[in-house]
Amino acid sequence: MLNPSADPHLEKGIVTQLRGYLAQIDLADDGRLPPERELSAALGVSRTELRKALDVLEAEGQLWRHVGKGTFMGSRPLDTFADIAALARRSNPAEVMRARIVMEPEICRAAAFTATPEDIAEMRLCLTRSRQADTWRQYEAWDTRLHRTIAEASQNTLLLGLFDTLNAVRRAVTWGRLRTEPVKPLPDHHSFAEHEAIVDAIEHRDIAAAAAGMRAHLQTVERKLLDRQ
Amino acid sequence: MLNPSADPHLEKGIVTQLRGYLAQIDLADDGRLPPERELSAALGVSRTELRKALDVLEAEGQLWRHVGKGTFMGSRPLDTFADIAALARRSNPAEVMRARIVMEPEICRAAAFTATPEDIAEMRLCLTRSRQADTWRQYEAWDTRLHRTIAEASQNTLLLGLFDTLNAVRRAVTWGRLRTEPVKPLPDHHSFAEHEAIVDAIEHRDIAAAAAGMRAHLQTVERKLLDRQ
DNA sequence: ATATAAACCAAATCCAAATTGGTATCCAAC
DNA sequence: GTTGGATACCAATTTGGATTTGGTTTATAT
Repeated sequence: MLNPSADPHLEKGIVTQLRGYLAQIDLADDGRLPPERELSAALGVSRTELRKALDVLEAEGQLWRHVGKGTFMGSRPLDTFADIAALARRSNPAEVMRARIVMEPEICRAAAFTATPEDIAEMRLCLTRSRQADTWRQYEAWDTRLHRTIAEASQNTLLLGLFDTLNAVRRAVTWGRLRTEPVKPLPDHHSFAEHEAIVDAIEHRDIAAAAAGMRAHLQTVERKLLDRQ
Repeated sequence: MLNPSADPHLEKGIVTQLRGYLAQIDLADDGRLPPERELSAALGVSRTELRKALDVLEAEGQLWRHVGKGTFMGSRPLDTFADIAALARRSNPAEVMRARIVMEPEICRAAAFTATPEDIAEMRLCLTRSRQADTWRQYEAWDTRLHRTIAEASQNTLLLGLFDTLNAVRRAVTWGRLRTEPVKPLPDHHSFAEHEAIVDAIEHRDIAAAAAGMRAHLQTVERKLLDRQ
């Protein structure tokens, strides 16, 4: 066959054949379609030609492929690698505090519903350890763990993931901002009483007090943060 | 030996012996120390007694343990899963709805503070287009854009980023589900009135109504979602 | 020349076996 | 009767090899 125009025609035929096949089969929930080796056999075309047709559909954004995983319908799920770094670059401490005040009280409210005795025991451990901390670094470690334990107690992996993202951005934003006071937290540090009020509210299933306590606590933190600037 | 006071003394001895051993060995980079069975043999004590000593050190927060992983020095690392694919895999539609109900009303409250006339104009555009949608796919596109416009109006890049993350997980989790309805949204679809109430509240700077409206809207969505199961 | 088939590669997945902290049971010692 | 030690077992996790899968190369045939 000397005329090369016949070949594109043939390839387009494979593409439309593949389109019809994909429209007809009801694929799995994850949108995965059969591996190329099976698909080429089912369609009666060679794997090479099938891959050309898949290239077209992939260029159209109708499917995406990944080695070892397979070929999937729909658009490729967002890759979230630069997320935290990008967010931290465009954000600032004030925004982080505002976001915390928006999110954490509601997470705390949900946690007051679902916290288990084990969760509350871990919260109490964090309270004790944060009081005993010898350095600000130790205190902040236990403070962070307390807040995350509360998020865990919500028993919602998605909320916990969002909390982790927020926390990662917070760490990235406040990176290098060393605390100016070398001393350890004083016994009358405002967070101690506020933290205990929150945990008490969670333990007594007082959801309103849990949310209000967390909001008041974070607003105090925000005020101290802005005063220092 | 009749005097039982010797036993507590002996246990404390094991704790100090363990402390010395841990201070002497240079453990791996990850801070992992030998499994209990080896450690008990190395220290010449039974596994039961060793575990008692480890309990003490764990209560002090100097080490942490996890089944199948091992025992590690230092404080428990926060296994953060901020990856969208990982989140979607471990989450489910019910969790996504709960997370939306926790987050979006508060984002909406913040937006009622800061929304500009341009933001509100875009919201109104979304309302109009969603009413005119010919297919569910089109409707969902405008619905999604309305919710994101509200998040944008909060003027907090971090909150917007968290909203985008939540939305990406929602798309990944609900992918392939709810394909059963080929018809387009009916004119009396509940979302139309609810959406308008939210935008009205934002426009009038009625912060409480904005948050309440969004919460009511999402609770309706959640109820419809669960009814269908 | 072009398409096909086959082989190979690296990334990802799968699966059974081994490891590990946690727990229960039985037994000896005092 | 209580305490401590040895053993066995459990569930969560890790490990390592085999398999699967998309991507690439090579040889062959038409």
